[in-house]
Amino acid sequence: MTEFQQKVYEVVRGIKKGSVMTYKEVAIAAGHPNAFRAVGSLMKQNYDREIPCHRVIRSDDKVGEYNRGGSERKAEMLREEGFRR
DNA sequence: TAGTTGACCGGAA
DNA sequence: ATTCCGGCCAACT
Repeated sequence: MTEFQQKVYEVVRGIKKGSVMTYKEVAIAAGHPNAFRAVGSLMKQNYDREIPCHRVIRSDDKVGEYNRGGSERKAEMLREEGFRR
């Protein structure tokens, strides 16, 4: 468990309902401004419900992918929480 | 140990 | 505006 990893989890875990962060923002918050790719890698490896990985989206305002085999479900969850588009 | 891949980003065509 | 290309980090083979 690297500090980068635990930091990322901590940040994602702290995302409030109705709020969303981009992978880059999370990477920056974790202290690795250019490790936004690694963030996604960790998310896909992590299946813990304590970590709302569905609150993390791309900088292009695109929802991105999601585990459990359903990027659409992720978009649906976000929409239901109040995130538009 | 080295090479390839991916839930990405930003700039260029 | 959309599509292509290179670059970066961690994990996997």
